[in-house]
Amino acid sequence: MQPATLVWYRRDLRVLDHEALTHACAQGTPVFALYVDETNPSHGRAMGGATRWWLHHSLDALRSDLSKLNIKLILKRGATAEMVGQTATEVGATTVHAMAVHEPAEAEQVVRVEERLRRDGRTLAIAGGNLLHPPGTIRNKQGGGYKVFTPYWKFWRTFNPSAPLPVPSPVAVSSTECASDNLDAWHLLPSKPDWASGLRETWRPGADGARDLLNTFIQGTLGDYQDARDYPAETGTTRLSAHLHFGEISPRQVWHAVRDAAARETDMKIENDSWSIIRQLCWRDFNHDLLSRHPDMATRNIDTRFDAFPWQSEPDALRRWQKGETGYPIVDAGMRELWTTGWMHNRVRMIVASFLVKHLLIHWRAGEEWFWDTLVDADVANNTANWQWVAGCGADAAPYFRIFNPILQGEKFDPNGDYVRKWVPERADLSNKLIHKPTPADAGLFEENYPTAMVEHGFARKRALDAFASLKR
DNA sequence: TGAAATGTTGGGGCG
DNA sequence: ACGCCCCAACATTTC
Repeated sequence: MQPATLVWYRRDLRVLDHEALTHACAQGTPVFALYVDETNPSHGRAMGGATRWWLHHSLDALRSDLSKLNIKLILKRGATAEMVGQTATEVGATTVHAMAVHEPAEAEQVVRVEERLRRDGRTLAIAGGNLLHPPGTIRNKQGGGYKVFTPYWKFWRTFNPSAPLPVPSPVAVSSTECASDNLDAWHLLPSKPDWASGLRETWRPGADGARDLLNTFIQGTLGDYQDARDYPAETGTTRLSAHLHFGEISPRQVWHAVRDAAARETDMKIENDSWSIIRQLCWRDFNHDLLSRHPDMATRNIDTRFDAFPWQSEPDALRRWQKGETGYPIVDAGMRELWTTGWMHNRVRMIVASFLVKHLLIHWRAGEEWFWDTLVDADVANNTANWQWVAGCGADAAPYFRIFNPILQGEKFDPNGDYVRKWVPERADLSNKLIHKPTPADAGLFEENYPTAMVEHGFARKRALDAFASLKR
């Protein structure tokens, strides 16, 4: 058999700036690419519905990009280690190249894959990854991990990432055939019912979609980032989160594109805006660093004092939150944006999360699980770190008494009510003065087809503070 | 990457 | 002219 090289794809669905692919292409042999879908993984967590939808289209895009390099993308469903081992044998690869994925479950998986390959005398070569500074590389003076974001960020930003890798050249065509599953047969897309129309209208998964978003951001939005990022009615953010999660674009590509754009301007405002957006890349690294030091943080409070918190189990209240029927317009707008598009603006994520945890006293895990299923950018490290941050039990958490007032937040960050009008159309005719106010029980001037507030803010605030006080005793 | 309660200040109305 | 009160407006503290 003609020798070949295999690239095992996971969360790095791109061909540009891809260490493993570059190394594989440098071998001078034909290259195969492999993606393994393990529906019920023995390690880690099954993907949610929105990320499965994204994955389908991302794999489709990757297949197209790889074919231009004469590389076939092989799809296999089954136990990961076995599938990687089998495929390496089928294509005749002595070395399998892969990118690092910095999650505890993936690390366990890699050990299994290595063992399986070693059995056949093959090796696994891990390079690169999906972060700028992986867990363990940003350490304080005592050599330990940072617990607080700001000092982590100050140290993090002193390092400049190396330049993105050059564009790979096409490889030799292979004479070997290797069987692949049919992507459609994986049924990653929803059918009965097809709830993905809003996702199709909003996103273009794949590296091309990512590149277009990045270019649009740099050409238009970057110079306004610090002012616009908090206003959910505007496209003030990059909207790259899902593309980054799946590795369709590398954080290194983003870092350099943003810094290059700032370097072309003399304006200090652009300089500050560029660091402000790069800071968001730092959050990804920080969250993954946290996950590496708290491998069970997806399910356990980092601050164990919160293990005694009197969470309420209220399935009906949870359902109203999920459906966007809480009666608080900014909360409902966010939850509906999430359900329709698979994404929610960051400012609104904080508001809806605070509402679930503090106004309804429902465990952050219930919210995290809903996000996991509905977000196209659902990511273990980012999702759980941010939920714990809001709930107050995280490493560098918001103090529990910091309770968002959903009315004030709406008035402050959606002053013209545009965001609410878009996602809660039954309120569209209300004035700017009234649009963020929940419907009081006795008011006749409000629309009747919009639910009244599930809980009065002042009452809920006191109740949350009392619950928090009970922890300290 | 808050909000509410409480404290302080200073201008203007008024006797 | 002066003191008193009211109450924004802003600052500080507390949750």
